[in-house]
Amino acid sequence: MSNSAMKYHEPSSSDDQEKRRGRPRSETSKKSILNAVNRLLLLTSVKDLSIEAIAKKAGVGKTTIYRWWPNKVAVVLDALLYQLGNTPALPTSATKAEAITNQLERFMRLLKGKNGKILIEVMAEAQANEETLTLFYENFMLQHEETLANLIEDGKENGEFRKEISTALAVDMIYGSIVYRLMSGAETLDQDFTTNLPLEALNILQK
Amino acid sequence: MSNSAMKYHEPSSSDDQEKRRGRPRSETSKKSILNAVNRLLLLTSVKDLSIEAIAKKAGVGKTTIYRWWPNKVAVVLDALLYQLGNTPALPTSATKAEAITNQLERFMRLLKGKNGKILIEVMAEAQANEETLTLFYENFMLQHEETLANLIEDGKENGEFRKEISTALAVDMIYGSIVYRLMSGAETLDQDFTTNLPLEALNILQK
Amino acid sequence: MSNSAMKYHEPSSSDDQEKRRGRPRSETSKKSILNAVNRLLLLTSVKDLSIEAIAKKAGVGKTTIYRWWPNKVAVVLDALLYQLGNTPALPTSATKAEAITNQLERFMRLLKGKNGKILIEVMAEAQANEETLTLFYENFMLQHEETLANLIEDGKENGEFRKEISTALAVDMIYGSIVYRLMSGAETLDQDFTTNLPLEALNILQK
Amino acid sequence: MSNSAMKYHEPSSSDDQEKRRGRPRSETSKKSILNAVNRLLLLTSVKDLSIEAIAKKAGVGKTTIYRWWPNKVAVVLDALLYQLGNTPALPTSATKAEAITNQLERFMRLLKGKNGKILIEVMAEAQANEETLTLFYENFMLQHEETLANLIEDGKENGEFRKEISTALAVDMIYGSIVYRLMSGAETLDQDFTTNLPLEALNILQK
DNA sequence: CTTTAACCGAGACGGTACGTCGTGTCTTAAC
DNA sequence: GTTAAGACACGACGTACCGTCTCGGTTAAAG
Repeated sequence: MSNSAMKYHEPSSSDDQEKRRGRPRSETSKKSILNAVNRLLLLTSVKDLSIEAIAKKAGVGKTTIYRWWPNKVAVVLDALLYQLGNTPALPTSATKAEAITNQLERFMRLLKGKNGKILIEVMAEAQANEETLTLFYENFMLQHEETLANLIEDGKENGEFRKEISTALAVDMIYGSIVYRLMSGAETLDQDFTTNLPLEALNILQK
Repeated sequence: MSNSAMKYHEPSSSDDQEKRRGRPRSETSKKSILNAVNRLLLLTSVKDLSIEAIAKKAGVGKTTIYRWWPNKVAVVLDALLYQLGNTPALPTSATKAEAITNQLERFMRLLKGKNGKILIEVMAEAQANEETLTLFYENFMLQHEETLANLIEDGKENGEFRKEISTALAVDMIYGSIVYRLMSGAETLDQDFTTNLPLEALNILQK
Repeated sequence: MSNSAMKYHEPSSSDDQEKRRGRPRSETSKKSILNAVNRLLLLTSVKDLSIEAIAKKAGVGKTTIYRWWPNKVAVVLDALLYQLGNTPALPTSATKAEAITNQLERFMRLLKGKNGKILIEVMAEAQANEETLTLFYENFMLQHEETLANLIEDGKENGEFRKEISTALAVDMIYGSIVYRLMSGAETLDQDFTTNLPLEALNILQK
Repeated sequence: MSNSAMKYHEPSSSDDQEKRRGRPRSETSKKSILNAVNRLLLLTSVKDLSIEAIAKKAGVGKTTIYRWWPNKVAVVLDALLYQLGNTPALPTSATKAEAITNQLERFMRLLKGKNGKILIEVMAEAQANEETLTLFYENFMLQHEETLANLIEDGKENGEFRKEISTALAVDMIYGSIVYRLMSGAETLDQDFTTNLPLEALNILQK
C-alpha cells in the first residue's frame, strides 16, 4: 500500500513526459499546506477547519490550495495519508486467520488516538457530497476492504473458512464495527474492543 | 420506541407542576418547523439545509427555531423522529433468534429510501460536536442497541446463544455493518444485504 | 412652565370626568419605568437604549410600556422631563434684557452635564420620524421658544429692542447656537459660551 | 472645498509609495455603492436605510461596504459629499461683508430640498457615537466654519467688524440657526429665512 | 358579591437587520 | 504559469430588538 493512490497527492501523472511550461508546482507549498492541516487538526475539528485558516497557517494563497484540491475534505484526506505515511507490506503469515488478525490489529493501531477521530470526521464530512465520498472511499477504505476480502476469499478456498458466508457482508461487519464504534462517541478504541474484534471476526468466518 | 424520548420534542417536562407564565409555546409553529424540515430534506442534503431556509419555509422566525433547538442537527433529528412516528411494540416471538430477525428487518425497513440517507447525514453532521453526537446517539441509536442487547443477553441465558460472545461487540458489528454500508455510498440497502445480515448475525451468536 | 404639557405623562386628561372601569393605571409601574430610563441613560446612549432593557430594569412587561408610550423617544423625553422636574416661574425682572439673560442662563444650567447630552440625543433620535419630532418640539423646545419670543416682542414694544429684527430668526440664532454647540461634540457648555451668549444675544436685539 | 477630504473616499493615501499587493479596490463597486445610497435616500430616511439594502441595490457584498466604511453614517456622509461634488472656489469679493453673504447663500443653496433633510439626518445619526460625530464634523461642517471664521477675523482686522465679538460664538449662532431651523421640523429653508439670515448675521458683526 | 373591564408580568411569536465568517472566484505584481 | 496577497459577490450564521400576541392573575367599578 502506498498513498500514491491519492489523486491530488502526486503533482505529475506518470506518463506526463512533455515538459510543462512556466513556473513548476512548488513542492514547498504542498508540504507546508499538508503540514498546516495536520497541525491545525490537533486544535480543531475537520468541520471547524477552514481553507482560509490553512492558507494563512501555511503562508500560502487560497488559490494555490484550490488549484490542487477541489475542496477541504480532499486536502484533509491527503494530509491524513501524508501523515500516516507509507505502510510497509505485511509479512506473510502461515494461515489466513493469522493474516486477518494481523491486518485488523494494524488497522486499529493506525486509528489509535487523534487519527481515528480525524478519519471519522473526514468520513462524516465526505457524506455531504457524492464525489467526495467516492474520493474518501477509494483512497482510504477500499484498499483495506480489498485486502481483507482477498484474505477471506483465500481462506474460503483453502478450507480455513466457511464457504457459505458472504465476503462482502463479513467485510462490512468487521470494518463497520470499528467505524461505528468510533462514530458512537468512543474517544478511541479500547483494549477490550481491539482484542475481541479479531477473535469474533474469525468466529464468523471459521469452521 | 417512541419519539417522546427526544429532549426538544416535548414542550413541558413531566414533573412540571408549577404553572408556566407567559405565552405558551406554539404547537403550530413546532409542527410547521418539523414539516418544513422534512419537505426540504426531499430536495437538499442535511449539509445544505440552512436554518434560514427552514424558517422561511415554515413561515417562522429564526429565533423560534433557536429557542427550542440548539442547532441544525437537533432540529433535523427531531424532524426525522417526528416523521418516523411512533413505532408499535414488537409482537412477541417464540425464540430470541426470531425476535432479533424481526427487529433487524424492522430497523432496515425504517431506513429504506430517503430515510436511510438522512439518518446517515444526521449521524455525519453530529460527529463535529460532542454534545450533538450524544443527542443523536441517545435519541436514536441507543434504544435500538438496547433492544438488541437485551435480546442477545436473554438468548445467552436461555441457551440459544453462545455465552462467550461479547454482547456489545455483537451489537457494534450488526448495527455497524448497516451504518457502514450506507456510509460507503450505497444509495440504499439492497435485497442481498437485508436478507443476509440477519442470517449472519445469528451465525455469530448461535450454537 | 410645567411638564404636565407632556402627552403621556399624565394618565388622565383634564376633562376625563367619567370614572374608567377596570384596573387603573399603575403609578408604581410608571415611576419605575421613568426611573429605569434615567438610570440606564447614565450608562448608555439613547440610541443604545432598548425598550427591552427598560422593561427588564423596571421589572415591567414590555406591553406596559407600549400601552402608554408610542416609542422609545417618547419614553425618554418623558423621563427627561420627569427628572428635570417642574421649573418654578421666573421672578419678574426690571427690563426685558435682564429677563432674557435670566431665561438663557436658566436654560443653559438645565443642560449642564449629562442632561444636555441626553437632550441632544433625544432631539437627534426624534429626527427620524415626523410625529416624534413634533412630540419633542412641542413638549420641550416650544415653551422655551415662546417665552423668549414673548420677551423679545415685549422689548420691541417698550423700546428696549430694535423693531426691524425678526423675532423668529433671533430665537433660532440663540437656541440654535446652544443646540449646535452641543451637537458639534462639545461635552458640555463651557464658561466662555455661557457668559458670552446672553451678551451677544442682547447685542443683536438692542439699540 | 473638495470631497477628497473624506477619509474613506480616497483608496490610497498620498504617500503610499510601496506598490500595493493583491487585487486593488474596485472603483466600480465604490461608485455603485455611493450611487445606491443616493438613490435609496430619495425613498427612505437615513434611519431606515440599511447596509443590507445598500448592498442589494448596489449589487455588492455587505463585506465590501464594511471593508471600506466603519458604519452606515460614514457611507451616507461619503455619498452625500460625492453627490454634492466639488464646490468651486468663491469669487473674490470687495468687502468681507459681501463675502460672508455669498458664503451663507451658497451654503443654504446647498441644503435646499432633499439635501438639507439628509444632512440633518446624518448629523442626527452621528450623535450616537463620538467617532462618527467627529467624522461628520470634520468632513463637513468644519470647512464651512473655518471659512466663515476666517472672513470674520479678516473683517475684524480691516475694521469692517466689531473687535469685541467672539468669532466662535458668531459662527455657532449663524450655522446653528440654520441647523436648528432644519431640525425643528422645517421641510426646507424658506425665502424669509434665507434672505434675513445674512442680514442679521452682518448686524451682529458690523459697526 | 359576583361580573366585567382594563390593567399587569411574563414571555413566545414573526420579522428585520446586524456584523462576521467562510466560500470559491478573480485580479494584481512578483518571480 | 505559478505564486502570495487580498478584494470580490454571495450566503448563512447566531444575536438583538422590534412591536404584537397570548397566557394567568390582579384590581376596581358596575351590576
